[in-house]
Order: sequence, then structure tokens, then C-alpha cells
Amino acid sequence: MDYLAGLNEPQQQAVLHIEGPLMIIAGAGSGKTRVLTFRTAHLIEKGVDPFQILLLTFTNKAAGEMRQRIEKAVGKDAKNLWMGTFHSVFAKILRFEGKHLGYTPDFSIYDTDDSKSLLKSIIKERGLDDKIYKPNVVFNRISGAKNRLVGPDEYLNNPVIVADDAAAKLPEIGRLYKLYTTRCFQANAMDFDDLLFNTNVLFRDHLEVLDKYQRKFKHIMVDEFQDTNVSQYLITKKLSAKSNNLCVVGDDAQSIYAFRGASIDNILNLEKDYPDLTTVKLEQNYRSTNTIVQAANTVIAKNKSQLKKRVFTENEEGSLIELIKAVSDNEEGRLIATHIFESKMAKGLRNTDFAILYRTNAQSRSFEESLRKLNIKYRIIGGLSFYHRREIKDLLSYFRFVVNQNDEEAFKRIINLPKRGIGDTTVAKITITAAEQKIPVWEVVANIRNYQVGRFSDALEGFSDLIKSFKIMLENPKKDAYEVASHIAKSSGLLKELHDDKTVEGMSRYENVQELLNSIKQFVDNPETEDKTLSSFLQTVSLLTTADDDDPEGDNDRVTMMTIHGAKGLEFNHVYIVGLEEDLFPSQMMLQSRADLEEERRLFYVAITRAEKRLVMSYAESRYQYGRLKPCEPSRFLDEIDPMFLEFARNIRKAVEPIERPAGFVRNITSELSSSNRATPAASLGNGYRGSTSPSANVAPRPSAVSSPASTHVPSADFAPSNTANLKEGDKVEHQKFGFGNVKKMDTNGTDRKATIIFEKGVGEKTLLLSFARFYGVSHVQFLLIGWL
DNA sequence: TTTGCGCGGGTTTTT
DNA sequence: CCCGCGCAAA
Repeated sequence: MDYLAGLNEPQQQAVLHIEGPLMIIAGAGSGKTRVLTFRTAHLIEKGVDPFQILLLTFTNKAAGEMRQRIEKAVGKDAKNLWMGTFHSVFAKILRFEGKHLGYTPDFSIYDTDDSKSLLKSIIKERGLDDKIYKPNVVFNRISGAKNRLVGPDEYLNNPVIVADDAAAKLPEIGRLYKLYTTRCFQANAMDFDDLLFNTNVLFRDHLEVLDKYQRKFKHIMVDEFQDTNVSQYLITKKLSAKSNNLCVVGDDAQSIYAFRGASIDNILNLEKDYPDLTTVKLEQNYRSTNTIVQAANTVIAKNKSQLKKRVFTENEEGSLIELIKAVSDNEEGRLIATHIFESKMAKGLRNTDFAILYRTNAQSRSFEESLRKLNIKYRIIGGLSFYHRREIKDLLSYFRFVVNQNDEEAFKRIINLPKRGIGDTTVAKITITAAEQKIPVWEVVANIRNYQVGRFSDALEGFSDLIKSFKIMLENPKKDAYEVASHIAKSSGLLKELHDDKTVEGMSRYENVQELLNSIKQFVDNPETEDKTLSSFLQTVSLLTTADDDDPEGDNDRVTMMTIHGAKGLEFNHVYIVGLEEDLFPSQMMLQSRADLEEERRLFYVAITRAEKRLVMSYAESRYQYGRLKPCEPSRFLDEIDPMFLEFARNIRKAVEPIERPAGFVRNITSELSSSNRATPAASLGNGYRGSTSPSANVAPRPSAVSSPASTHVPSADFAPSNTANLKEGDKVEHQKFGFGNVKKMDTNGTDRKATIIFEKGVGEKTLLLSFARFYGVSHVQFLLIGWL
């Protein structure tokens, strides 16, 4: 047990504890991941079969990283651990066991958009006004109920809830809940909450199944326990009832997901459910300077619901926290970007040492612009994820419908795409008929002549023939997911439609679709993929978390930007917490809806404790919103860390002047952006709120459902995108993954265009099929700044 | 059924 | 400011 040497006493205690329930209260930066890793390794060393260990993490990425670390300690055995998010692990189990509840293994997973869209249809069908019954509100209400394990019937029979809805003048919600549930079931679909809810139902009603998994999982560990909801907690409680080996790790001070049903009580009350609970507190922070630790402690000191603990550090005092006051959000962006630039130069830091954390995704705009101007590379985590882009959802919907013909939401999306002359009226008729007769939509579509659905049967028959042909291909065991997927993309006409769209947007859409196909190829080629069906790909994809949206292979030296929620579990040398303004952070909404500042404080606590060495905060005195400049007050949080604040307020930075460019800094003149695939940020970004506009295509990370190096495999593509049409020998190019290079040779083979490129960095010579390659730009098109000489 | 125009409302965080 | 919706016209 050589690894025990590096651990402090409570850490060792946690690692060595094997039998019986254990709660590890792990303060920020206290080495929680190490403890979990070593504890797992220790279990395996003591003879526990990895198949019997279930480790539930908050993101799939966290699971992957931890698996690697465990593998380092114990070797290949780590492969057999059950690890993942609650949603992904139990979705997997439901694929096997869903039959007990009437689902097939191919059930669809509805994302939030699908759920809301379905709710909207139901609301309209019931003749209710969707301005009063806002799908959003109804959905949240239903989601809340599910997370507390209140099913539709219990909902309708619960006088308190009913009275509540009546008081809110929304008495129909219970009915809607019931209908929604029925429709999802008919569609052979589960939403995110259902994955947990149904797991609970499964374990409640099918004791033989519960017993099977109780025997299977002898040791259960839950990371980020403070962010589990009742539904999740009950699953772990049931599963561990036989073995009594439940180990939870969490920090009540970092509970920031109450809005989605997480209950801090899980952690506060665990002792009641487990009288023989052993509690270990990890209170020493190894991450941050003392200044940062103390500031963080001050922020949550006034919170009422928390466990007693004292986070301390033996690290150096560190530099004072800095506060930057800007006139506007744009200036804020400039000041922060310049600050980063200066620190980088002064201390020889890399981009990855920096993170900018904000409360809402929409705030990223000003920082993007400013960083770009200083040629600092960045990446945005979160925001509009790749899989929520329209074109991606469209194609995925095709896949979903071919796999599961009951999937009503997928059906609605693709029935008239590309345009077949089937309008909303017809679609509504079909879905209503299906719902009334309690049959799947597909029944109606496939036998359209038997149903009175108007005169457009021809178009509908064309559609159903198309789906039938896809289905036949899907069921052919010789065809892998990639072949089926690319066939669907082509034959449906989706690819063609996007290819014909010559706008910048259209071309980027086309590339995204190619990118999706590419990732399916990688999924299929990946030797670690057990189940290579399209259905399995869909399941994987639906449960990706935002943090998984990362590109481990690419040029990774980038400043990270994300919401504070997204930053949980991460650490950075220098952290900027921006937009510290009243109503923004703490959020107006949060205070209105829950009238409680505590979670916002914890959020601030999380943000502060991400920093290792240096912490900078900023606020703007005015901010663009709906195109208008609005005055802002500094956040009350600045007062909450009062003693610190007074001290560092004296150190408020001078406004930073634009830096002078050192000699040798090359600026390459830009021209003609038109044929580039750059998302022309300057043009599309007004001064105001960016909303859900895609975050600058050129810097946003690529999707990596399944990541692997850019494919050298060359599938046939029918269309070559025109943005690389002018590429010729001798051109200098920048590729998203491989960096700069020179085009050595161009090959045209039918419609396929290949470029052989010699890259400057390491990778050497590569031949890339242009439709699958992504370039920032082509030399005669533009580069802003090439770099330092 | 599709398209174009005018109007109103929207902004939290995520599996 | 931008998106999505409802309504009217083609």
C-alpha cells in the first residue's frame, strides 16, 4: 500500500474503510478524487471483483478520468468497473430490464426539447392556452414531481399538490402530467427524469430484479453526493440495502443543483438512514492559497444549512484577490483579456492556466471577442452543445425513428424534412389519431389508407416506404451503424439539402452533419465499443454531459470559459469570476423563485475554490441587454466577503491600458472572409445578448461523443464542401487538430477531394478527405495573427 | 402548405 | 436585440 504514504490521516481512514456505510465530507480541494481512486484500488487489491463495484460520478468525463487513474494503480481490472453518471448507468440497466416495465431495449431518450415539445402538443390538444400553461412551467412541475418519486396518479390524489396548482391557477397540470406520461410510454421513450423514476419503479415492483443487482453491486460509491436528488438517493439506498456498503463523497458547501431536484438533505440526514454511518471529514485544502480559502469560507459562513467543518490550508498566503471594475460588459471583456495576456507574459503561463467563470452562458460573448483580438485561444464548455444544433437533432431524429418507430417527437421532426408537403395539420391528425386509439404513430403512418388523414396519402406513403427501406438496412446484421447512418443521411435528402445551401450557415451545418457521421464511424471503429448498433450510439449520445463535450486530442492550450456550474470539480491556476453584479450573480431568478440566497452563495463558493494561485473578480457598471445598455449595481457578494473586500478594494486595479504589441508580433492581413468556414463573429455578434447563437464555430470544441484522433479513414462522400474549393498546392492551412501545415498535393477522385498536407507540428504528412477535415481558414483567405516569432 | 410580416416576450444553472 | 408565434396572403 505504498500510495498511503502521500495521504493525510482522514484520507487514509477513508481509503481503508471497507465494510459498512461511509460518508466522506470532502471540502474543496481536499483530494477527494485521490481518495476515491485509492479506495477503489484498495478494494480491488483486497479481492473485490471490479464487476461488483459501482461508482457513480457526476459526468462521464469524470468517470473516464478516474478509471484511468485506477487503471494506473491496479491495471487492466479497472476496465470492468461499473462507472458513469446515474443517468448513463441506469439507462444501460433499463435497456436490459425495461421489458419488465413494457419498454423495449430500443427505447428513445427524450431530451428537454423533446419533452417540452410533446407537452406543448398535449396542451394544445386539450384546448388549453400555452401562454397560461407554459410548457416550461408544466415541465418543471412534472420534473419536480418525478424527482420526488410522485407519479401522475399520486400527483392527482395529493390534496396539497392539487391545492397548490389550483392556487397557481394551473389546475390542469396533474392531467397533463398523466397524459404526458402515457404519451411517452406509447412512444417507447423516457425523458431524463424517467431514467431514474423508472429505475425506482423497477426496483420497487420487481424484487427479483432488485435482488439481482443487489447481489451484483457489493460496493457502491457516489461522488458529488450533495447534488443527488431523492430519486437518485433511493436507488443507491435500495441497491446497497443488502451489502450495506455504500460510500458517498460530497461537500454540502458545494451543493448547487437544487433547481433540478438535488437535495442537500440527502447529505445532512444520511445518518438517520444509516445509524452505523462512519463519517470522515477531509478539511485540509491542498489546492488554493490561504487568501482564497479564507475568502471562500467567509462567503458561506452565514449559511444556515450546512455541516460543521473547518476548511483550512497550509499553503502560502498568496496574493490578494483582485477586483476589476469596468464601465460596460465590453470593457470588462477587454480588461480581463488584457489581464490574462499580461499575466501570461509576466509569469510564462499557458492558456490552460486560466479560466473565466460566469453565471450565465450568455455572458461569454464579450470575452470571446476580446480574447480573439489578443489572439488568445479559448474554448467554451457548455452553451449550445453540438448535439442540440438543429441539423444534428434532425439527423438524429431520423436515426431515432428508424430505430424506434413509436418515437413521436422524432417523427414530428422528420416527417416534413426535407419538405414533402406534409404540414402541421396532417401531423397533428396523425399524432392525435395514434394517441386516441392508443397505437404507435407508425401504425397510422404505415397503414395510412386505413385512417382518414386527408388527401396527402401519397407523400405519406413515400415517407413510410423510405422508413421501411431504412429499417430493412438497419436489421441487416452485415451493415454497421456507420453504413446505416450515412445511407440515411444521403437517402433522406437531408445531406443534399444542406449541401445546396450555400450560405455560411448552411455550409457549417453541412460540416456538422459530416462531423456527426464521422463520430459514428469512430464509434464503430473503436475497439472498446461493445455494442456497435445505431441504437447503442443513440443511447450514448443522448446522455453526454456538457463537460464531456471536450476535445482531448486537439490543440488544448486554451483559456477555458464556462458557467460556474460547469466548473465543478475542476481547478485552474488563475480564475476570473466575472459579472459580479446584483441580479446577475446572485441571480435575480433564483432569488425570486426560491427566495433564498444560500445556494447562490454556495455557487460563489464553488467558483472561488476553483482557483489555485490567483483570483480575479470583475463587474461592469452597465451591461448590454436586449440591445440596451443597462446600469448595474455591484453584487452583494462583494460585501459578504467584507473583511477581504475592504482589504482588496484598496487594491482595485487601475484600468488597464491596451497593451503595446512587442516587436516581432506578426499580423497577417485579412481579406475575403466569404469563402471561409469561419463563423464571422464580428458580423454576427452585435453588442447585445447573444442568445443561443452558436459559439464561434472555429474555436468551439468539436463534439467527441467518442473521441479518437481525426480520422485517417476515408469514407465516400457525395459532396465536397465548397469552402475548401479554392485550396491548392502551396497554400498554408490551419487544421483544427493538427495546427499549421502546407498543402503538398491535391487529389480529385470523382467528387472526393483529398489534400496531402505536411504539418509543422509532429504529425508530419497527412492525407485528409476535405469533406471530413475542418480548417480554420485557408491562407489566402485569412488569419488574424499567426503568432510570435 | 408555405411564406412573409408584425408583434410580443425572453434571459439561470443541466442530466 | 433576436426568436418564435400567429395571422394573412399566395
